[in-house]
Amino acid sequence: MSTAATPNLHLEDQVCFALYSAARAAQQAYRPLLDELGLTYPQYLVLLVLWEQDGLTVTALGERLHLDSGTLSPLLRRLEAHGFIARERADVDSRRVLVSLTPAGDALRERAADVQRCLLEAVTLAPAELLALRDLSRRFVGPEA
Amino acid sequence: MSTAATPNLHLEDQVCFALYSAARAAQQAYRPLLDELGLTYPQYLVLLVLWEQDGLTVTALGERLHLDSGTLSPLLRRLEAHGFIARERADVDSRRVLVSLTPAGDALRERAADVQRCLLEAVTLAPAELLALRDLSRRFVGPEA
DNA sequence: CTCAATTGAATTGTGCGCAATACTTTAGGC
DNA sequence: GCCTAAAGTATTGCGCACAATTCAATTGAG
Repeated sequence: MSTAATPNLHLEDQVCFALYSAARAAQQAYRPLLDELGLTYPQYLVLLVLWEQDGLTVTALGERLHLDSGTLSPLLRRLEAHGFIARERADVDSRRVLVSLTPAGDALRERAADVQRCLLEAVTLAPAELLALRDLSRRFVGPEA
Repeated sequence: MSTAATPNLHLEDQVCFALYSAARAAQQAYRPLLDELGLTYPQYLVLLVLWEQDGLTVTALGERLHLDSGTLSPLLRRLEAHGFIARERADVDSRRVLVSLTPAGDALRERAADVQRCLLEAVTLAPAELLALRDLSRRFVGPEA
């Protein structure tokens, strides 16, 4: 279809379009499940991090998710308004904002396990293919990320 | 780390987070290149489709890109404001809006080939891995897509 | 100690993505 | 022809992403 000298510009051949479509398809698969928890997908990702390690700063959350404060500040404000997290300035350095789970936020953890199960059932790829997709995607992000 | 009965909730193990991160990394790789053309990545995708087949309706564009009119209408308005496309109601059915390239939009096609070349150089994955990533992503989107 | 530089978070502005709604045009049933 | 239903697009509202800016708190050089 094309040579190295003339890269093809067909939509269907584009790796990045496939990634772009797959990422949105993933969010759409999550949406009905997360709706029941009152969460969006990025909010769910924040909780995934906090369930692993509570009490992180906004910057630390951003490093894990590759998001900056411009995205996280309003997102965390909504999570707080929904009662899932609390934010407080650190004593030692009042520039830092420590994000911690409320009991309600911690309680979501069990229900989130069901979300994972439902999603795995909906996916048509074989387990080994999912692992391959995950690892290729991670390496696409960068050698170190 | 986990069994089938208790799916793990670690961020780093999530396929969808890897996709989400990779898709955003792809857009960030495109951004500096597309900035020079005055395009965003979704706008670039629309032009990719039009370079293949000009004069499509909004719905036809949406089917190719998996986007609805809520996303495309303002995006096309901006592409039109920038002089890259024109929109006109179809004669046979004035509900349909035909989107067509202007000379300026058509001229971008050559410069876009350079964008592809720069991106391929920046990517660290081997060609075969890129194909694998593309095909797994497409199959993740759905058996039908 | 003082002041400039740096850090951490929030804010502002633009552009998606998507659900829900509205509006116009066309097609059908009669 | 008339009236209802359907199709095609646009609009509204909300929540990300991200660049750029702002602001307060801390650090460090002197």
